[in-house]
Amino acid sequence: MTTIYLAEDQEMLNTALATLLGLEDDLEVIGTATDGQTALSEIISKKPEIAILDIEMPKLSGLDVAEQIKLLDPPTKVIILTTFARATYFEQAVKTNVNGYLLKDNPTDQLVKTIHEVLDGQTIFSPELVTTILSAEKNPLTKRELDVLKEIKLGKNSKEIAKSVFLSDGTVRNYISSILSKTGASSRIEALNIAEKNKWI
Amino acid sequence: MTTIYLAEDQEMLNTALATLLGLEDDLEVIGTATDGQTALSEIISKKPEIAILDIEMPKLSGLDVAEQIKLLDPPTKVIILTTFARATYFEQAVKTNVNGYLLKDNPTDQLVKTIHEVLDGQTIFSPELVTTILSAEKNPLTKRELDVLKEIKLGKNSKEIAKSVFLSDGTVRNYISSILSKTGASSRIEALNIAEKNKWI
DNA sequence: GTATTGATATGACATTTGTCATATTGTTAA
DNA sequence: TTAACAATATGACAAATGTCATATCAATAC
Repeated sequence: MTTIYLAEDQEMLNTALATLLGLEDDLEVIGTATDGQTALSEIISKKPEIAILDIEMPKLSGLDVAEQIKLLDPPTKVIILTTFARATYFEQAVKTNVNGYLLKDNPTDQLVKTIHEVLDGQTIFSPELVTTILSAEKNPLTKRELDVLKEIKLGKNSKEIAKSVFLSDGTVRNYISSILSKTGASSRIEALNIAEKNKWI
Repeated sequence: MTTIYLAEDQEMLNTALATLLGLEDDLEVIGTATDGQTALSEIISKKPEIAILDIEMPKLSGLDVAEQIKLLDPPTKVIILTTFARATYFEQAVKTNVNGYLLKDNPTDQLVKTIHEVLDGQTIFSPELVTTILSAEKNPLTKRELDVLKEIKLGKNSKEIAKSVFLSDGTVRNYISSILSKTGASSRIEALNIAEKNKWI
């Protein structure tokens, strides 16, 4: 019997998957959570063989939970289960050495299959995910430009951004100018839209 | 045996729910779709007793599907199943006379229960939904202000907005000024953030 | 039957935003 | 080891943004 822990913040999917996986005759769901903090502490104490983690959860993201698990090194194998084919998520997951990364855009069969493959020692990434990542526009922005863009997203003006990131007002405006020319946008909002569409932030 | 049609664009939830509902001994899932258009035509031809519809789906939203169903008047009862406690969605659903409105923030039991209650002739709305709607900030913006705000969201500048909504540049700027003062924001982006948080757009 | 509000407009003004030229320093790839 | 690039800065300028006062007209609420 393979023990499974499931962390997914959307109740409907959480309960549906818990029931379905429980129906498989070699799998046993030994716990579920709807937030990352609960998930992490329960995974540490219960040491399931497999942890299935959503990324966007309250308190602690699935990626943070995965990182902690891998640091503390319990025997648990991690499968990330998410809606998002976001490059940064994917990269972080790879860095954390997760055992699988599956998109919710797959039927439940695929999840069951992935669980078995991961148990088998394989590392599994959704093929659509890889395609999406490869076909996405490469992010042309530097780290500092991204910092500034994230501040823009909060609705701050140049002076406020300057304070937050410890730069002069003029430098911030230069960065924004550079962001606009690199993205081809002609205003902050347009730049935000482009960056979000391409999943740079 | 009650016949059910399920429209949900996220494969994982779609397949999970289809399997789970199929396990109930009085329910039979006679079809599923991952987009609104397919759902509508199949519901019309198959005439299920219950249609469970997600709102945000490709091609046609669940609310549009519900409206069409109610206009054509097949015997099908409609349950909206969505993540979003958005006031506009809710209002539209009420106007369309759907038979149930359930949030995905509920366990699957609740969905099964709702199906039975709806079959029983009741009209069911998620209690959390009603709470959320009632506690949400009331939208202080006028129709035209909302039109302008939607244009802002696209990243347009005042002149472009003026062209799109057939107003003078100055009027657009007045509207924006009014939006800012009503929302307490001090820039377009901040106003957008506030409006989105409160689900006004 | 008057007061309020929404939709629309203008002009004037201060502030913010975005552009450009130019400069220094440190890191990195060829 | 030089060229390119990232990070940072300044000053000057044009354009866009936001504010305010003021006005008209229609609809609506009291």
